[in-house]
Amino acid sequence: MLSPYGIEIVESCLTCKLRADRVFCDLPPSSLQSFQNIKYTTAYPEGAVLFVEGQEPRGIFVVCKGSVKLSISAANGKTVIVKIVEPGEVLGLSATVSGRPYEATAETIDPCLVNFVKREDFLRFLKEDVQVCFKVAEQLSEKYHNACNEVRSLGLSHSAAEKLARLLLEWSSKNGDSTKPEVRLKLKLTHEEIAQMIGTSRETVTRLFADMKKRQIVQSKGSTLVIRNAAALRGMASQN
Amino acid sequence: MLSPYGIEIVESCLTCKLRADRVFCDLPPSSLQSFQNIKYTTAYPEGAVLFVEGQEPRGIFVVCKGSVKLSISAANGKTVIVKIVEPGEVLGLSATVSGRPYEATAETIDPCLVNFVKREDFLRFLKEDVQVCFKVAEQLSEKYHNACNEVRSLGLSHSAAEKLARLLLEWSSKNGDSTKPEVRLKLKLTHEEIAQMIGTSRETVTRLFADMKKRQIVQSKGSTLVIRNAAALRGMASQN
DNA sequence: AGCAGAGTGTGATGGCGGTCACGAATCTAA
DNA sequence: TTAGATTCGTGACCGCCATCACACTCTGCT
Repeated sequence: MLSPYGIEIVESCLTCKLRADRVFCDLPPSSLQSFQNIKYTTAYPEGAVLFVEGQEPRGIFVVCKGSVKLSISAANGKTVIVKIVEPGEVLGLSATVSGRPYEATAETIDPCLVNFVKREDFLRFLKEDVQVCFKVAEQLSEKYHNACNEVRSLGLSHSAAEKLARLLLEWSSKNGDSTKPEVRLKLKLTHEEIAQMIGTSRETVTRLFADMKKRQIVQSKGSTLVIRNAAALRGMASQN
Repeated sequence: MLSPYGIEIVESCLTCKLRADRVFCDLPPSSLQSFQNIKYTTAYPEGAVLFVEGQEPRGIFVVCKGSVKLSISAANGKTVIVKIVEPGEVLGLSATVSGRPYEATAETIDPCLVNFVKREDFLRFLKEDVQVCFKVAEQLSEKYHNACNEVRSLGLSHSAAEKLARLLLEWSSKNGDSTKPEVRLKLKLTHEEIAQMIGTSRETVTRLFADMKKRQIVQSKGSTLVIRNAAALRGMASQN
């Protein structure tokens, strides 16, 4: 079955091939069945907004496929991208648990498959099962951890170059091919968005990339970025 | 009974007069009794380090009395103060739940009374009681919320002035005397530490204070700061 | 093909704030 | 009281990067 946006819809969490080690998906069958009963599966196109910073929490969103941009913005229009959420992660968890407004805005950056659970259903689900509740606590810890990294990156660095280097290293470590000396990255974000991730301006990002190309540290073909000299990047990232 | 550092030790959580609405203390008597059995109460002097960023998680610390400085630091020696923790809050929760190293360093800034619970005991305690587990999830949400605010403050502002104004407003709103036009604050932190909270240099903080005094926005007597013109502060904080 | 519209490259300019350097003031300990 | 250590106040300098302005390149679209 094909959804409107060319994604294959997964009917049941119990038989889902995507599961693997996704944090929220490896529950015992009985819990998974309860989850199955309260979730709504939806497909979204690129650019869809799941929720907006400041909204009352409607519930949680589990990303099954695709990636979602989480951003925080200020009165003056400036925006910080907090995280790019990958499949298996949960969105709106903290807001849903605590009842506070959503902390950030979630927008899909490619076609996505998402499971939604209404707040009341989710809270009931939590309180019925310690195991689930503990999983949630773990996920929240994870989120806190990420936020701390964000604080570190924003607060402890100086040159924008440093932050960009760090970001590239993070991305390349996620793409796991540490066997090869050269890592290839598909850049899904524009310079503008990268700038928002590291708290600088678009022009600076462009200039930094130009500089790195000149110094043979990276190299780009279309939207693919090749890291030729990871050591140099680490040098830029670590200090000064 | 007096502890080494002049703090009255509270023997039992069940009869503790400090409890009130402290998040972690208002459990049903049965849970509180279990907690009572696994906690160790300790008094610390000013400047004691409860744990250090990067350490394996030994367990959680509940602050009963006094305040604790939570900071994150970088290789280059720079430090960001993430939060000043007040009584009733829990430290090391995220690390203890997830098993990751502590995110930050915790250091007392005055004599403190602290309950410690070993990781294994705490995890058992959690898994025995959904209610407790849910409370922990709430606390973690709270922490995540704070971290997000930190990100907002570090990432979305430009002038250091803006950040300082925001910090002062936050402090004055915590000191609650919103009835009076003038708010008095006891500054427990040095300029250096304030600088670390807003991600700037000590000299800048000093200069900003000097400027604010000149403009009649604040006024200081010893370690007491009087806010004479909160409106102007809000103006500085909001935009620009 | 050809035209938006988004995204990218690059120069010029100016200001914020980091850093250094030192002296004044306040606190702490014998 | 005096010595020493923190903390605070302030000037001088200068580098990073935000901002503005505009040209160029690459999409997709009809």
